[in-house]
Amino acid sequence: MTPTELSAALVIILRRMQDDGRIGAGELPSDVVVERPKNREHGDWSTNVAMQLASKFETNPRALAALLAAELQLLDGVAKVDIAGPGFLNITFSAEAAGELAKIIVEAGNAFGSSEALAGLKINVEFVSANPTGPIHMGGTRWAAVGDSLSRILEAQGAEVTREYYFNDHGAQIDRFARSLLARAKGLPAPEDGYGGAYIQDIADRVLADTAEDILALPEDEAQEAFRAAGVALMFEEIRISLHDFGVDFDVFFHENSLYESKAVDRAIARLRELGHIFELDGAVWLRSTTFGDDRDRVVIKSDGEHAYIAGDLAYYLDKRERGFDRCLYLLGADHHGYVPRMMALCAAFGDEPGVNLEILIGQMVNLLRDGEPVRMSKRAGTVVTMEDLVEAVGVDAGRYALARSSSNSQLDIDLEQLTKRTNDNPVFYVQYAHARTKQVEKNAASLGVDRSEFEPSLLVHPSESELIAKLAELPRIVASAAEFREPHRVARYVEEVAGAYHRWYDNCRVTPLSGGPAETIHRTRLWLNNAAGIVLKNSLDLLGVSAPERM
RNA sequence: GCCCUCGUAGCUCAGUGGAUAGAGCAAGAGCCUUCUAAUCUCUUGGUCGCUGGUUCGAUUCCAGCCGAGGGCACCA
Repeated sequence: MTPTELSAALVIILRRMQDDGRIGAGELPSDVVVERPKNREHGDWSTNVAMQLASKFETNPRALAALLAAELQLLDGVAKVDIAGPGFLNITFSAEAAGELAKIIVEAGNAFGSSEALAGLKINVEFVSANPTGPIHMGGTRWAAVGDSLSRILEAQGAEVTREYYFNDHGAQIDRFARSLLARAKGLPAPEDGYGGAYIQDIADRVLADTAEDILALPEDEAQEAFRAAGVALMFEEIRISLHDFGVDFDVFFHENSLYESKAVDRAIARLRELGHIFELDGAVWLRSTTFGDDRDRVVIKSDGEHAYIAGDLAYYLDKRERGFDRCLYLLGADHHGYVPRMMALCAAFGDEPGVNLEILIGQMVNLLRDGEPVRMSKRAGTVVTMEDLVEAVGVDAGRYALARSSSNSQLDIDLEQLTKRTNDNPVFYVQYAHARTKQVEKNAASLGVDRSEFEPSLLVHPSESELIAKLAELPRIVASAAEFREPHRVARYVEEVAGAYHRWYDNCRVTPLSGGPAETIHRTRLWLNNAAGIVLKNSLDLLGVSAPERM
């Protein structure tokens, strides 16, 4: 019996009670929340369903709870059902029923925690999407960690996920980048509106070295074009490698320029014109986004004939939908939140449902600290701290974990000093250590002849044992909610709790017999639980893109 | 002025209407002849920014205010 099964059983009981008239008609919830109560005296699992549904069925919570309790008593594995307070149902499993979970997990292996809840859904997750004008800064790095983890979580729910990077290789920013490269190659200072930072010199030098002809001898505009093409390609490659080294591999790098080359932009505008959402004013072409809640209409083609940035967005969104994505997730930094209304408006203008077909997540800023002081200097970029700086300072695992363990709605302060410590104030080591312990125990067990030839879950009665089992049981629910709310940090918080429960269990319950004693049923049974914990830790860390070492 | 996010322990942060608000760190005290002491045990620590509202019940939902950060282009 797992909490998931208990939840399903409650729904069935409610439906049956409705069928034979013990409660009135009315819509039943598809899912009943079953929680682990904070207070151990409140049983193994608890639900507030009676309080939530009582008024709907014109009864009082305790009376409904009593009806449910009588039915729950009859379930296999339920040892005790209490009604507490205003109408909580507190359910206690028998040790045997609870312990069965260890075997379920071991047999499920890396599939434990996954489901097919989102099967058949095609989801496009677009993140990072930093301009190829410099290294990836911390905002992009946060989304690299969180976006990749979110993608893994959605995949674990059965969705077909495409990780996509929108590569902005068109427009004025790129021109500035090209002018900066050219200026630096000539030994001139960076243009007023250009890019500084040592990496500009690196790229400029490499462009010169990689090109056979003498670019600097070309006319100004041709030279700039040569630097643009070669510089963007080099920067692109560098970004791709940084991301790969960070454990993030994109399925699609989508080049903005391709939308113009393929005339997709013109087609998207034509489509909106057919739908009646385009008008002309003052020589410019506008999208009437105010129809869909934007606070002002938006210029799509400027009066000088150039496309505004949103023209690319229109075509890009349409392209995603035409590629068959049911959901298009955009993961943007806080400095882009002002785009949300116009993006939602363009979604609606195409006849789609904002917030469903197009969904935008906003990530707040990340501040790096060292000894409480903000870190501002970066060797290469000069003014911003980059993904590579973070990796160099703390490594990939600690970096990804720190970025993924808190809500992206909150600004985040990361202390580099803390992350480099190999102690408990660095949560990623706490969790990885727990996993390494499960592996070490497994190895010791094998050498002492403890195997999984027996499984007697009724022996798993120590309090730390039932705590651990209950915690392991929550993984499927945690993954489902992390996917539903697009919040990978739920997995990180959860895995820390699992690690804590495992360490406490390890401290109390031995898998291998003391000093050469005989291996008994209890030891063999505990080996199942040990391995189950290892699987849950591993599966959770996988979802975060953090390694699960076998020894540390 | 308008918009978005945030405000919870000394610090970094969990907690999407429930029971006595949690974790780690920091501070203090313990446990290594026994599977990894990067572990574990115990102690200290709170006006959940403020004021109202909604209800059986609000840290959670709503409104206003205060504070922090970020945005408000025919820039990209």
